[in-house]
Amino acid sequence: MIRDARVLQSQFVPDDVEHRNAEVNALSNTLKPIMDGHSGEPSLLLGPTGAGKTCIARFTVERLRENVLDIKTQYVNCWQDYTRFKVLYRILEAIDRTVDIHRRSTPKDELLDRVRAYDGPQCVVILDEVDQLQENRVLYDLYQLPRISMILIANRERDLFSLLDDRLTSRLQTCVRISFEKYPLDELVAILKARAHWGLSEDAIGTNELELIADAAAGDARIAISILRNAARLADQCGSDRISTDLVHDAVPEGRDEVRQKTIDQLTPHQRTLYDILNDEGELEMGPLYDAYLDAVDAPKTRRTVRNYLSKMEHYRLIHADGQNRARTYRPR
DNA sequence: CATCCACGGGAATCAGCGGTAG
DNA sequence: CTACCGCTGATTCCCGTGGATG
Repeated sequence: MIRDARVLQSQFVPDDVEHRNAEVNALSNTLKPIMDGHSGEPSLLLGPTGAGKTCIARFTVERLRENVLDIKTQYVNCWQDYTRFKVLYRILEAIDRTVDIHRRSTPKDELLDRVRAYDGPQCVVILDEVDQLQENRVLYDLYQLPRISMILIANRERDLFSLLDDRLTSRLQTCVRISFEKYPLDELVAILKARAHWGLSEDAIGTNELELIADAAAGDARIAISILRNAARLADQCGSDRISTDLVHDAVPEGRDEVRQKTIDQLTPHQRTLYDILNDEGELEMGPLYDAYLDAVDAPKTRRTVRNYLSKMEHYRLIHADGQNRARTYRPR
């Protein structure tokens, strides 16, 4: 039933993209100077999750590679690599300048110096989920380096700009913005059809079922593909060579929760305890939350460590924090 | 206004791991 | 094989900051 599982991964970049030509062209234009050996204009891709921002960025960069002989590219997901160190390190990876770099022994600005000193071919860096960056200074560091082109990806413009200081805001204010909307139903169906065509055996799923998936995904291609993948897996398990309507229904909840569940599963027992407390109690301040935590575990970590956990879980969008300093409260999402 | 106290950055410390000299 | 070294990620210690509280 499953012919090519890679195609059913949402991060798979297809050879051809459906319905996003305007966005591809706009992004290509910002990168055009690279063909003449200059750096591209910085661009900012905005839109809800699953609207194709990451996919289009990778696709466009990939196409650029086909046209430019010598070019370096790097994709950085700031959700995972959210410190300045990691972002710079990933860029050095792309331009082969990582030798001898160690967190302790390397002075902080050694990394930036190396990126600055780089004089090889143009390098395109995709910074996905930039609003998750903890140290936005790195954007300032990278801005207008002659051999680095940046493609920034974020959900909402104000999430991004709220983190930035004035000088960076005014600089990025002028960069090219490309907005992505949620996929309408028919486009989502077309995307699913293409994935099913390449990833599944012939006639494994009908148009009705694809529409059902697209509808449940509510414009989010990532969820849609996740549901399709789950449905295919379920069909495989029960030895069926066709994905029925019932199977789709079964696959919807899993597909929707998959991303969240994956991050919850990654939590350590202590983190999980905090997460459960918030889910049971609702909104809490640090005091009561820490008390509940003390009651719930054997060898409690310190308050400072708990703060680290909480900020990490907020980072992963598992919980929500409002207010600052003493007024801060935590609540489940 | 004085005091309180959580926040979060940074340095120090700890614990586990892999490599290696003896 | 063992002792030791260097590295890393996790945790803790320290502390300046700033809103809340009375």
